[in-house]
Amino acid sequence: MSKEPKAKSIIEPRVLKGFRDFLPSMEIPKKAITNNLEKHFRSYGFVPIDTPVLEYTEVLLGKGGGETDKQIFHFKDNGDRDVALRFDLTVPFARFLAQHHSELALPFKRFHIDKVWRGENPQKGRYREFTQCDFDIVGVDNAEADFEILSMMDSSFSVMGVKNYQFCIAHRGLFNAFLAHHGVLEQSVEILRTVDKLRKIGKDEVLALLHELTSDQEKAKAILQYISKEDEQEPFLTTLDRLTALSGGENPFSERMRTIYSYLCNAGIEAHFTFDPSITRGLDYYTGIVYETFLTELPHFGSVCSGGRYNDLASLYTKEKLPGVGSSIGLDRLLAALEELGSPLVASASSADVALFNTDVTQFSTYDRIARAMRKHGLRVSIYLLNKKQGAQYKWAETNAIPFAVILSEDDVQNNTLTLKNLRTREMQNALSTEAAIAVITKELF
RNA sequence: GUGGAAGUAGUUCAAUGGUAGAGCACCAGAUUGUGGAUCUGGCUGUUGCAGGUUCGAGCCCCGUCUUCCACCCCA
Repeated sequence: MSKEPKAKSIIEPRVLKGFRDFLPSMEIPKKAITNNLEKHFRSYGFVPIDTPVLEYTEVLLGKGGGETDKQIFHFKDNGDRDVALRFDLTVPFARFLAQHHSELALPFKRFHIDKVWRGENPQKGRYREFTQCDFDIVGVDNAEADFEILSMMDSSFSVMGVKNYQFCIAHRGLFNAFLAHHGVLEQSVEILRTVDKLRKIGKDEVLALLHELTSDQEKAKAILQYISKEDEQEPFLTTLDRLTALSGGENPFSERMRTIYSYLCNAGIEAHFTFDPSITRGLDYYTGIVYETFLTELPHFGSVCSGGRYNDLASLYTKEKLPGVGSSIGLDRLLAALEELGSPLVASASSADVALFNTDVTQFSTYDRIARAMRKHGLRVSIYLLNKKQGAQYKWAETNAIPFAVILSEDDVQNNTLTLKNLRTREMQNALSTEAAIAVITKELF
């Protein structure tokens, strides 16, 4: 393309807008979190699945329409097929279910931790490539399944080490009952979108927009009354009673919420859950309970874990009735938030427990023998592979946040011992056996 | 996709349209000798990229890319 050959012939290293590299300092905590989550999901009897990154565009767009169309990365493959990158893990899961439900025992509980892609304009905590941690239960539509997902959300945040979060939950069915009661159900999609903005633009703006939508001041006021809580601290059941009354009395949806809340109370985890009727979720496949999760210190970051019940999703691909409920943790957004909060979760990224110094390369096999013995005891041991002076080796260990160094003096080589240094306190212990050193390190670290 | 702001060394920041600089970091050497000190030297830049105006552009103009913000939507 260039007119003249230039002296510089290297290609500029760069990544696409909204896409990112992960350095060890970020990838280590990310892996640690996903490992914890995976163990945690499995403790609930959830199993992992995987689906292709690329699908037929028609499969992914099946129901979405509108906004999803604009956000999805799609193109023609080399065989002229119309293909697209998955923009979430839920829609491919619905396709997966339709294809394999006969091979699965229902109720089926799965989790899926992987990357998804959306062609949105990036902002802080919002990327074009990001990781979702999904967990869903399909084949059952009851309060017990709804509760189990909520319960897992709560324990997931504690397993991840995240503090100060709030789950905001609402019920799409209850809201629709309310809209039907006021004869505005036809406009539910527009109303839902408007209602969702309450947190951002405030009551007055929302009221004006609702008035515009319904052309009826009374109806607009009624909707605003439904979605806003006079008292932020209003108890869950009080909110539920109020909304039930506004919807024309008890119905299956309010009963469902009542049961779910009783389970939350019995489990002793109700404090993290608040009834927020302004939560509606933009995606229109939700039919029951819906929820979003906010970090109390960074509410403007948006939800870091959202989901709900979808009873008809698989019906795009099969006549089989496959109700589901699930939730998705936005790992990259969460990590960005934790970084902004200066959380220790994203600060500790040590590459190893022990740095084995290389002070005399003729002793390399001795180093290797010690390293192998230590690794057998579960320690992470990294031998310094360059033959440099000790200052450089100390610096290398420090940069990699390695807490211990093993150094072999001439005496150590003679006597088959080693010197152990705690790099944080700078304490040294001489003439230790390998076993003794392992004991000291293990005691200090675990 | 639309609108706004920004982009200078690895990093934090300077430089009236007139020769691109400082601290920290990094590298080499000396000194020290089982590291945080000191000394000497060095490097890092086609000022995001590519054009235009000008005798001359980091600075002005156009385009483009990226980041941040708002809309939209969402994890």
